[in-house]
Amino acid sequence: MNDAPTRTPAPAAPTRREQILREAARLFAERGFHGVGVDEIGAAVGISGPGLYRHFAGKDAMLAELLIGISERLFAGGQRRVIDATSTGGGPAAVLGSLIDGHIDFALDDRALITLHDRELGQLRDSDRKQVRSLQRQYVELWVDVVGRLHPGSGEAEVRAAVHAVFGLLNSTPHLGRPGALPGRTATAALLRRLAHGAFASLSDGAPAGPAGPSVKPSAG
Amino acid sequence: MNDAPTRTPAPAAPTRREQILREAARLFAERGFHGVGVDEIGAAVGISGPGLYRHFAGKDAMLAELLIGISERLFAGGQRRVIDATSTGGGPAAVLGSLIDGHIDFALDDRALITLHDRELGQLRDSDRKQVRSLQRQYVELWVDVVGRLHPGSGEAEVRAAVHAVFGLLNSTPHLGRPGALPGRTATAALLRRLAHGAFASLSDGAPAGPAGPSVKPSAG
DNA sequence: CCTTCAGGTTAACGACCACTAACGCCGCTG
DNA sequence: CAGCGGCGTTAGTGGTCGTTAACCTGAAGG
Repeated sequence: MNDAPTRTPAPAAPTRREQILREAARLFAERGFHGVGVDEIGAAVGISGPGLYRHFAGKDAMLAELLIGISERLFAGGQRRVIDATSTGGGPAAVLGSLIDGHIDFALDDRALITLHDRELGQLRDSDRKQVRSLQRQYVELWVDVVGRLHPGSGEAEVRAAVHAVFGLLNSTPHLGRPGALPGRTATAALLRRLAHGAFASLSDGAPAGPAGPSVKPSAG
Repeated sequence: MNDAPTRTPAPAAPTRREQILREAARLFAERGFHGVGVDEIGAAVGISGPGLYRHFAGKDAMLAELLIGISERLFAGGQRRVIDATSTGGGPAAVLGSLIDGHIDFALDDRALITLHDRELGQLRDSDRKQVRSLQRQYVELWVDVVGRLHPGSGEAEVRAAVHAVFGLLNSTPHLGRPGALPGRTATAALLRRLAHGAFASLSDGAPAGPAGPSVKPSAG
C-alpha cells in the first residue's frame, strides 16, 4: 500500500524523507498535528505544499511513521540495554541505570518526538495506534520487570505507576528548553539521572510518605 | 449551591458556563483543541453548536478561560500554602511538603486541566498567553525558593530544572488512568508524594549521579 | 396583554485545508 | 536523440469548521 522501499531501506536513508520527518516532528510538537498545514511542512524543507505527496501518502502517514519509529527505537534500545547490562554481569541496579541513561539520551536528543509521543497518539488510525501502544507497553514492561526486582516490597501496580511517573520526570526536558537553562547537556543528563534514581529509591525507603508533618488542609479553593 | 439568589449578575455564574467549561476541558484533553468541533462541545452539554455563543465569545475564549483559570488557581493555592505553612512555624521542608500535596491534589482532581496546561498554550492569543506564562512563572518561583532553601548546595538553574522535572512526575497522572491502576486515590497520592520527595532528596544526597557503576556505554541509538 | 430578554434553534457563509490533476524539468539509460 | 521516471510546480476541488444571521420560545414584570 505504501511506497515501496525505493532503495536500501535501513542504513543511510538519504535526505528528503528524513528531512521532512524531522521538520514535521518539530512543527507538530510546536503547534500540534492539526495546527500545522502541509504547506508549512513543505516550506520548512524548501518545497511547497503538495510536493510532500511524492514522499508520503498523506499527513497522517507522516505522523504514523514518526510515532511508530519512536516507539520502535525506544523499545529496541531498551531491550538492547537490558540484554547488554545483564550479559555483562550487572544486577537489576545496573540494568535500571542503563535504562535510565538510555531514556535520558533519547529525551535530550529528540525532544520533539518525546512531545509527540504522548500528545498525538489519538490522531492515528486504529491499526497504527494499536501498534504504537503495543510497543509502548513492551517498553514499560522492561522497566517494570527490573524495578520490581529491585523493590520486591512494592506491588506491581505501584511499580507500574512509579515507572510512568518517572517517565513524566524524564520527559520534562521540553519544558526546560529555556534560554539560560542548565549549563549543558551533560549537566542536564546528570541531574535527571539523580532525580530518577532518587525517585525510585523512595520506593524502598524506610522514610514514610509525608515528612511534612502537620501540613495544610486544602479544602476550599 | 443555591445560596445565591438568581438575580446576582456577575459573581456566581450558575451552571451552564461551568458545565460547558468542564466538558470542553475534557474534550480538549482527549482530542486536542483543534480536534474538537464546537458542535461536539455543544452536544456534550445538551445544546447544539452555535448555542455556545450565548455564553462564550468563541472557541478560543473557552480555552483561554480554562488555561487562565488553572494557572490562577495553581498559583493562588501555592501561595496560600506557603503562607500557611510558614505562619504555623514550618520550615522549608514543611512548606515543600505542602506544595507537593497541593499539586498532587490538583493533578488528581483535574487531570484534564493538567493536560491542557502544557499542551494548548500555543493556541492562545498573545495577551492571554503572556498572562498564563506569568502565573506559571510565579508558581514555579514559589517552588524554586523553598527547594533552593532546602538544598543550598545546588545552583538556581539546577533547582529550577529539578522543579520542572518533578512537575512532570506529578503531572503524569493522566497516563496512569488505566483500568486496574492503583487501588485508589489515596494510594496514588501517597506514591506520588514519596516519589517527589525522593527526587528532591537526591539533590543533596552524598550519592553520586550514577550508582550503576560500570553501566553500558550507549554510543549510538 | 404586551414587552423584554435570556437562551435556544436552523440555515448559510467564508475561510481554511488536505488532497488531486495536470503539467514541467532534468538526469539517466539505451 | 528518445524516452522515462523521480521530483517539483500551480490550479482546483471537496469537505470541514468557526462564526454569524435570523428566527423562536417561555418566563418575568409592569
